[in-house]
Amino acid sequence: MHPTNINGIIRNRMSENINKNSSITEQLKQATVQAIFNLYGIELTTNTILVNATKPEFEGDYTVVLFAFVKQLKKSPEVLGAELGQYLVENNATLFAAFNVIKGFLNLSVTDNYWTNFLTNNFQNNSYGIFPKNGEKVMVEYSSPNTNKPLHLGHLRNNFLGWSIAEILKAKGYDVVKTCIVNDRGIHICKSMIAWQLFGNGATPQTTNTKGDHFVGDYYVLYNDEYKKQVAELIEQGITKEEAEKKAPILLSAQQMLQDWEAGKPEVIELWKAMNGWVYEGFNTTYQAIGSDFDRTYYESQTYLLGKDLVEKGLEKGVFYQKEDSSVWIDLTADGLDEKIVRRKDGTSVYITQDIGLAVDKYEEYHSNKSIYVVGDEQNYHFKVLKLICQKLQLPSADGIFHLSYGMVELPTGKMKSREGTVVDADDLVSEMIAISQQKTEELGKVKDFTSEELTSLYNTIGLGALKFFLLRVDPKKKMVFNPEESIEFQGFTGPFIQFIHARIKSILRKANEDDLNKVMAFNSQLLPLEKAIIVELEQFPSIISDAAAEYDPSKIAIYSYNLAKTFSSFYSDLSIANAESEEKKVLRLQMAKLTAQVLKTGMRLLGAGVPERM
RNA sequence: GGCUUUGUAGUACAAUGGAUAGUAUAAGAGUUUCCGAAGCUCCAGAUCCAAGUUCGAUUCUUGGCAAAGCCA
Repeated sequence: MHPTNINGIIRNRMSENINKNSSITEQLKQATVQAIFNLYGIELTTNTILVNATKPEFEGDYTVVLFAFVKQLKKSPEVLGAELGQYLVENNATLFAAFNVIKGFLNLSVTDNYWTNFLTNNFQNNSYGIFPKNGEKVMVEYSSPNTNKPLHLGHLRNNFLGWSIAEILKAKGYDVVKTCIVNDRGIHICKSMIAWQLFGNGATPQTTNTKGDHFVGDYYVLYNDEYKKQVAELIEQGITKEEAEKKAPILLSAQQMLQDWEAGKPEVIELWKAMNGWVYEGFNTTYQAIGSDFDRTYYESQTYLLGKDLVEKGLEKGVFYQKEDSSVWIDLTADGLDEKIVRRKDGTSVYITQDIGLAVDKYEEYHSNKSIYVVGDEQNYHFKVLKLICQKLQLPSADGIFHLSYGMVELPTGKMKSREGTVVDADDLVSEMIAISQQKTEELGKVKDFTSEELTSLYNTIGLGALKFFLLRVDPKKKMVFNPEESIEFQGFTGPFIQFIHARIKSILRKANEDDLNKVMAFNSQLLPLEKAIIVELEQFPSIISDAAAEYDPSKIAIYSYNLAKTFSSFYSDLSIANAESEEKKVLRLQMAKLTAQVLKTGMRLLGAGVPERM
């Protein structure tokens, strides 16, 4: 072995490895790997290098944490830091200006030149942060409503999450197919149908001037009222509670109706179609208002028989087994789960079976290797089982199944309960948010010259922006508390704050001279801390999108956007743009403002929110 | 009963195993001759408890306690 030769070859290969297009932290990692190899002959990979933003109390921009490899290199952190810092600064003069070592931390200062070059190269790029197509396809299933109830606060979190994660994945370069599965059949809708037959007197959403989904939901409520009444009556007649709950006449009628539906009885099917039609009309109105859309909608009435042949296949393969009563099961105890039924003894299939069938159908239609299901965390177990069964059946789509599980939205008083009337209706909430944004806007009186169309659109943008931001700023996995009073605050960590900063920047840019903005200029004077802070933050945007896409977490975008807006706000109140101390600074700050506005716009768009030019 | 998830200021949220745990709100004090005050500046306050792994733990492991969900 001739180390010099090998080193020589590898050194060349590694020098080429520093990619000028990647983020500054990535370049720093690559440079560190290269430095360690050239100094000590040890080859590391970039993901073993830990790079953090330098804490404000220390000199520098980025910090390499040295503790991780002091053992391997047999050097003290101080010596290692000094040697490494020296090497990095000497060999990457365009990147690093200076370094210092404190304890096990190597702090590096990036050259002002790097930052100003970055700004010049990107400030006119309207798609800054958006990645090129990567050729991969991913499906996102979200919303998935039941047709017996209007949408509520929990659905809003689902819809905003699903829409946002789809947009974030698009930004990361994926080809995204948004789908929705509508639960349009089953006992729940039969309950609404029965109640309508009993109490409706032929009423329709039109005759009662009610939104279709609310109209049908009202009959579901009526059903439950009547059911409770009947149960109470039966108990009074001396029947046990348990028995009464099974024998209530209205329940029996609903069950009969479900059977008639399955048998295809024409008048039942007709009623079913009519009531679902009303619901869809209502849903479409809501979807349009909140900006949800789907490339493909599946209906459970068309998918609930799917998967039956898969049960047979599973039995042949020995993945499933049959019990004496002829029901079919899968034993997942070896995987730490239970035994799970996949076909009842009467031959009807269960939820999980249809889901497997639908997964196969979707794969055959779209050939997407990744399929994301945006569904509440109460179904964690269900999706664990679904994925496992698909894997055991060796379905091609199995490994790509990902359950994007989100926590419940609670009120400060606890869970929403329909019985106690504490369910927050989606339509009510949306219109309330819009009404409040109108009121606040009018109080401030800055857009008195707007036409009524412009005003309507502005109130929508602000109201929905506030709502979406509020629901998306929290890590999806966690349950969250929705405080009606706080969520309508437009100050602090909110969507309207970001919209306000955007509008402000636009106002500055409108007043500025276009030529100043686009002036080609060498920036020679030193960057002030506030100037640098913004450019550093702007540079991170693509990495943030990557993170958010990798973790399916829109809150990363929300938090980043807010921080950027806040940094700009501080900067702006301290340093003048129009009356900057020099021509050079004026151009620089205009470009900073331009790119900040662009990034805020893109960031908010990825959350499904708009940013107004004025507000 | 079994399994899963979550416990961070009064409240709501942050923190790939890294430096003195960030931010917003609510309370207090400032700040409009000047690019938009839905702003900015200052001031305080927290990791459920106990062990373990580690140079280093909010983060990982185990055991409690508490809350939520799923299964029977």
